[in-house]
Amino acid sequence: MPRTLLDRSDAVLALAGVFRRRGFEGASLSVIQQETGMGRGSLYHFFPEGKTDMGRAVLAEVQAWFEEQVFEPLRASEDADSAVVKMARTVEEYFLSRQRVCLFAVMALGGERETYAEAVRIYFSDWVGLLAQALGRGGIAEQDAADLAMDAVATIQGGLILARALDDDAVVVGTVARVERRLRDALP
Amino acid sequence: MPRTLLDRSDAVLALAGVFRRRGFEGASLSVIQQETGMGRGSLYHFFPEGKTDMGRAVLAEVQAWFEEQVFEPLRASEDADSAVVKMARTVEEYFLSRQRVCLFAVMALGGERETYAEAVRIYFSDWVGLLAQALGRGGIAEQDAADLAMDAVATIQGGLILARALDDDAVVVGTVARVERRLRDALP
DNA sequence: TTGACTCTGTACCATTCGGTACACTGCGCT
DNA sequence: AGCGCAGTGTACCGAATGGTACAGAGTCAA
Repeated sequence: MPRTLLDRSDAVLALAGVFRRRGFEGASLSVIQQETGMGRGSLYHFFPEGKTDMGRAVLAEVQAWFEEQVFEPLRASEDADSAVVKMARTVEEYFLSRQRVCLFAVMALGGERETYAEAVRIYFSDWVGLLAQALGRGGIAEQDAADLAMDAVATIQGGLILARALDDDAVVVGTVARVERRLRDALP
Repeated sequence: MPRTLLDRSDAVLALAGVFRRRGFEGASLSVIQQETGMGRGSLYHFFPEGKTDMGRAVLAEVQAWFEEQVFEPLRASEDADSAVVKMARTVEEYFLSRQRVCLFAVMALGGERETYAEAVRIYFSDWVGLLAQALGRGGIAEQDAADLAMDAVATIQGGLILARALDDDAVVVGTVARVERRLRDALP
């Protein structure tokens, strides 16, 4: 009876919300139907391989967002200091508006880890690698830049866990602010 | 026919292993039976409320371990510097020998979050709070100590996620070492 | 107007889920 | 010897799982 209420990219966004709220395994098909308002028909129309496909699509969407909003600016940065500032602002806003959940972390800790292992690996190594390169271009020695970048990403991810555990947005804000300061202080 | 192969605390340890390997929701009762070698009878004998009980018991075991090996030493510490060193060593060894997984983080990100929210909150706020107090006693101003402690725990947790994502124990070792250095450098 | 195509809801499938019931085993106690 | 009870395996339960089949509904081009 109804027609095209959602296109595939709307569906992906809605799914991301469900996965953030309930975790990947906690999001059963009936929960997904209920919370997205989509029936099984639509779901399997857009994601023919079912839940696995939905997971892939959601991770790809997040990866694409980071590629555009975080990774590319990092890649293109001339000035490491302002690149760090921009990354901090972007990332903070992203996670605050997404229930303080990184879906790659969810997948990394969940039961379907192996299915998405490659995507997870790429996301994190891109992030760490590109941040390290930006810091290196800013005049930090290669090994130091790599260490700093790894710690920065780790602290942000851990900050998200703590924010969730303590149910407090301020943990995200504080953590990101201190990561930003730590990186800028290291810059010559 | 057989008798008492495992007592309850062996069962808890075995369950913790399964949950680390497959996540909480990924560990179905049949997987649990298979991987622990215990039948449903034994499982429900030790954990009358079923899976929820198993989750509670496993978290309580981890909490008790940290209480004894990490929190109490932090509480009793006279010398902040050596307290930091000890914490780093203990925590590194713990997570390296446990598939680099913090079960509290798993529960914090999983679908059963609400069931264990209180235990998760207590674990993380204990850890951060006691570390902050130890740093404070070491001569760091209260707010700085709180920030440092929060970042330290966050970085370790994030380091675990990265170690898992990149499938590399060295990430744990490196992250913990740098957290240790960061804390010691802040001490007067 | 017709037909092809995209999207959707519903009914259904086999399998697995978490959980229960219960009979049995063997130890420790008296 | 006999009882009680902690621990165990097995068969079973209804409900929920992920997935399929399929017939409609609406849109568009010809």
